[in-house]
This record gives sequence, C-alpha cells and structure tokens, in this order.
Amino acid sequence: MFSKACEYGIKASIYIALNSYDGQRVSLKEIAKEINSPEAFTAKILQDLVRNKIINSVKGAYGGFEIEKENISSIKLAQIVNAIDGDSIYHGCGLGLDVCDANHPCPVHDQFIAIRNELKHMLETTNLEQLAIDIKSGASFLKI
Amino acid sequence: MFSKACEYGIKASIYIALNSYDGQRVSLKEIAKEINSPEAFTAKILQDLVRNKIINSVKGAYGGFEIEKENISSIKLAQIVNAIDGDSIYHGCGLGLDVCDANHPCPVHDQFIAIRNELKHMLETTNLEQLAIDIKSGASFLKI
DNA sequence: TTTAATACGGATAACTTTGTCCTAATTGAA
DNA sequence: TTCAATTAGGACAAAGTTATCCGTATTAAA
Repeated sequence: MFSKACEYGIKASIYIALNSYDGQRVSLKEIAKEINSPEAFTAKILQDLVRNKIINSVKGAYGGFEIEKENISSIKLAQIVNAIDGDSIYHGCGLGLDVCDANHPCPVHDQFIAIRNELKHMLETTNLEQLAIDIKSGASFLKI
Repeated sequence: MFSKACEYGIKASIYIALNSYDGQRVSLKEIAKEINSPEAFTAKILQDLVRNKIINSVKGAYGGFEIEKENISSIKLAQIVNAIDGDSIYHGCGLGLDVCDANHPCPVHDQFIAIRNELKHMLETTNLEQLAIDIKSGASFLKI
C-alpha cells in the first residue's frame, strides 16, 4: 500500500510525537532502534519530513528530532504520506491509465474511487496524537 | 496500489475475455497494442496467468490467448491479482510489521483492516464479465 | 515439407526503491 | 578551545521491478 520510506516515516513521526509530549528530543539512532528501521535510510526520510516542516530537527550534541506539542494533534497521516510518497494515492488510476476520470474511466474506476476515497478520508482524519496515545498505553506497537 | 505487472494483467485479461465472447483468440501483439503495454513484459505476465489457469494459450500460427466463455463470469479480479502480486494485499501490515494482528497491532491496524477488507471484497466480487461489458459498450476504456 | 506466425523461456538491461558509507557542518559541554 | 554527539547531504551499492532481446518450440497453412 505504502512505500517502505512512508512506513518508516509514519512510525518515526509517531515515536517522535510520543517523546515530544514529555519534552524529550530523540536522536536518529534511538528512532531507528525503536521503530526497527535502517538508520541511514531513516535519516533521509526524516530530512524530508523536516523540509516539509512536519518535524523539527536540532543539530549538534544533545540535538535530535521533535514536534511542537501543540502541533501533534493537528498533524494528519495524509501530510506525512504526501511529504514522502507524494499525491499519487489521490490522483493515480488503479490500472495506470494516463487519463482516467468520469468521462474516460478505466474498467475499475468506480470501484477504485470508492476505496481510494475511504483511504483518503482515513489519512486525512487520523492524527499523530491518536496514534501516539495507543503506543503509550501499550495498545499498539511500533516494531516486531 | 497494484504493480505494473498486475495492471497489465488485469487489462489483458479483460481484453482477452472481451474477444473470447466472440470466439476470437487474440495474439500477444494485439493485446499489447490494445492495452498499451510493452509486448515482451506482457508476455511474461500472460505466461503467469496461463500457469495459473486463468487464461488459455495456443501456440503456433493462428494461436493466441483465450478464456473459455463459461468461465468469464466466474473469474474474479482477486484471482488475477493473486496470480501476479501474490497475497501480500491480504496479509501485509500497513506499516510493514512482521507481526501485526489484533493481539499485537501496529498503530494503524484497525484503520487499515477496514480499508483492506473493502479492497478485498471488491476484488473478490468483481468479475471479468462485468468489466468486459463496459468496454464493449464504450462505457470504459483500456488505454490512453 | 517448408514457411510464417505464434507462445515459451532464459539472459540481461534499465530504472526505481531501498539501503550504506563517508565527510561536512553544527552545537553543547568539558 | 577542543571534543564528542549529532543532523545534513552527496555518492554509491544492493535489491527489486519493469522492460528488452533473442533463440526455441509449436502449429496451421501453403
């Protein structure tokens, strides 16, 4: 469904959010360990999220990544996915046609539109706070 | 959502079904032209569908691909997707966890399960006949 | 029987995604 | 000021996906 980059990006964002609630800045090394992702590759993805102003980074000793507390509840999965995978999820045709719309639909256009809209709605309504709370309570997990 | 291979496989199957209604066997060359796909790559995918007994092939001059008429309405998209992309759509975790189930869910487990079940249902209930009919009537398109 | 059209299948190339390595820049603390 | 910890970013390697090429086998028709 999503690229590896996007999977790591979502998990990393949740982990950063979780710690930002406690005022804890987290390092790349810690993030990669906690979400079970390759460190250097995760670094690239985090850079991407920083450039898209979804997370903040602080260089140097005692640096790391953080999200401003007041933003955590307003950051939606859609923003993260969009920053990393782009908007292909919203615009691409299920069968790869260059042009696929109501006037010139691919054979599965209607079926796909329905499912894609649900996916879109889910991504646009799910925020980091909800996800971080479940990790904190042990109701969900970031690795294994 | 799907791999290119799967997109080509679905479109090729629809085109073959369409022609099989008229007792017309179609060649690789014709298929690739009509669904706008690379010929040699499409050949590999068709071989896969043949091995999975979703379509039939006839070698030699005047050979080509066909689907037995009586089977067209019972072939579901799910079979084609499964033959080409495998069953990752059904079993994979949305965030790539090796283990992700109700007892040990990833942060977006519930949200994904819901959408994936809809996708699964759609693939399992959509058959080639429905799709071929729309192509025939000009209500949907296989290329451009 | 020869020929042309066709599917089959192995090898390999091109491209994309994923992952690694190394150096530079930054920064807080000793 | 020096050092160690850290992010940034370029170059590159590995793996996976997509695509091409070419020879072989098969088959119907001439």
